[in-house]
Amino acid sequence: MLLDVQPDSPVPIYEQIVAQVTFGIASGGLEVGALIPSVRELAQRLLVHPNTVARAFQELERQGVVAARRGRGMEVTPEAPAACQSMRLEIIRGRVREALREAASSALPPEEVRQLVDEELARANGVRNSKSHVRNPKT
Amino acid sequence: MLLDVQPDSPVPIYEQIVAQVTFGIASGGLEVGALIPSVRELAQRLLVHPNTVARAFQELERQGVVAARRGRGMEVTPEAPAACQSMRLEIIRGRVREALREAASSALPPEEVRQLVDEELARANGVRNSKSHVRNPKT
Amino acid sequence: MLLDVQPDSPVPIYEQIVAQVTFGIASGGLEVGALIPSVRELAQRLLVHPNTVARAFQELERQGVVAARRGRGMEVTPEAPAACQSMRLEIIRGRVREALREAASSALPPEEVRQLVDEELARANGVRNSKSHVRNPKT
Amino acid sequence: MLLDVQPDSPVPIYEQIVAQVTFGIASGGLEVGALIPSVRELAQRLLVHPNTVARAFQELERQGVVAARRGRGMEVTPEAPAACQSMRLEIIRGRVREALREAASSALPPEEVRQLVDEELARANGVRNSKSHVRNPKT
DNA sequence: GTGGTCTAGACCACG
DNA sequence: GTGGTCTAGACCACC
Repeated sequence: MLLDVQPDSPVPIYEQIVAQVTFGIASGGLEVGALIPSVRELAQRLLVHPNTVARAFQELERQGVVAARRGRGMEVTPEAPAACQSMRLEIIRGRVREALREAASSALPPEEVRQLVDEELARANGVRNSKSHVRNPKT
Repeated sequence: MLLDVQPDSPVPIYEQIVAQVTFGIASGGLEVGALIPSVRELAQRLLVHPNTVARAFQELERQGVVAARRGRGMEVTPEAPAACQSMRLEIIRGRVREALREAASSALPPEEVRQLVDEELARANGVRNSKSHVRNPKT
Repeated sequence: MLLDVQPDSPVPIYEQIVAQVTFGIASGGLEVGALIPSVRELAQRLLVHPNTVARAFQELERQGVVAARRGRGMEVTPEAPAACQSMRLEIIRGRVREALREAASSALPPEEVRQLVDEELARANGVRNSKSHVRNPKT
Repeated sequence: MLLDVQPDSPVPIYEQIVAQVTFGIASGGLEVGALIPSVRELAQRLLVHPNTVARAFQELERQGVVAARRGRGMEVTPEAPAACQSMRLEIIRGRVREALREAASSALPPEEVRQLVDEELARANGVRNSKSHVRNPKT
């Protein structure tokens, strides 16, 4: 987890970090009571400034999914997994909806949208599973 | 066309306008030689600052899909439709791919991603066509 | 309003700014729809770094009492006055309670606490009204 | 004595401990020549890190109200009671003044400040004495 | 002009 | 070691 941030995305890096940590908790990679990686460690790993990570952590703390343990680090709260799972769904649903809303406004025929989405879905699974039945491996 | 800009999207408004005009040309809503709406008219319609529209037009002119006709306005160029159709595909593909990339990084099971995408796809079509075969009309 | 921040207080400066703006809205000094002073202006007036003011504004926006108007500034929302008035009460109540909790834990006789509070209350009013019936003008 | 530290107060814990010990000496709970609790005992009782207690003791020693007695512990000095009594007054006066200063800057009408202070004063006495003449037991 | 984000690096409180 | 706050100054998007 937490391997990639896209520095040139319009989505702010600190929001990407919030999402990644949320995903990590939702998927069980980060368990209740466990300390999440420290600000400095994560900053080094993601090649961003510690302040940016700290800002993400503050947001996570505000949401109540992690809590600062003074001098030790940030701990996953008991309420976090449930909250993060629903947040994960809503984050992804929001992104997908946004993309499809734009597709709809483009007057591209629904069948073509559908085909394009299927291609990308297969591509994503192909990338994830390293399988080879990707329908449209180009681009 | 050109009915919606999302002021709170992380995507800059001027890019949204560029995309909307591109879509309008791609779909045939704006024909070759037609004058596109003036900066101030469009600004008024979209409730954005004229400078923002002007910047979008500047970008469109740079891409060669519209050209200034002195004293008359901005005109769709002959090369525009073909260019816009492929741009439309690539814009939408890019957005969809980006959304699915995030879904993949979330460790949400592929089946759930698939289901969520299907729901949103149905929703988008439902919204567009005002039909009622949306699977999950809530949320 | 907004004249003083105490840089050496244990209360962070950005929280002091949040409180000051909240007070300004609660007292009617900042009306609904009005633009609050800009980040840069306030930073200059308070002799703090613009980032610190920006952080306070972000917090205020998160609380929903101001909203960013792109390119123009931050505007007081319609819900703000009611919210700020109750927040003002709670902020002050919290501070007073905290001080009195410490007084109670000190085993100082209640009558002496009462007297001390009365002195300071008179002093505060004296300072505010520039009247002269302050009971204990020294210290 | 020494029963409460507020870990989430903006006031550092070690300062709270200094104040608590000062109060203990001022109130006679800790007599001249008495050994104050050891660092590790106090740390355990207050659920804070021993280093934090040690730092508080260091500060108390610097102020001359306790002195290390080799092999035995920290002892209350003869000068301590008088000093602590005046420090106690000044600590509390400072806290109260600070709270009322903020109240004044909030433009909350003085009558309301007065009422709020009275409520909290009654509440504090009620809590301390477990009596029931608290005017506003809620909140 | 506005706010938003980011990097950079300082200092502090706490464990 | 940890997180929290602050200053400093850059760049960006938008009006």
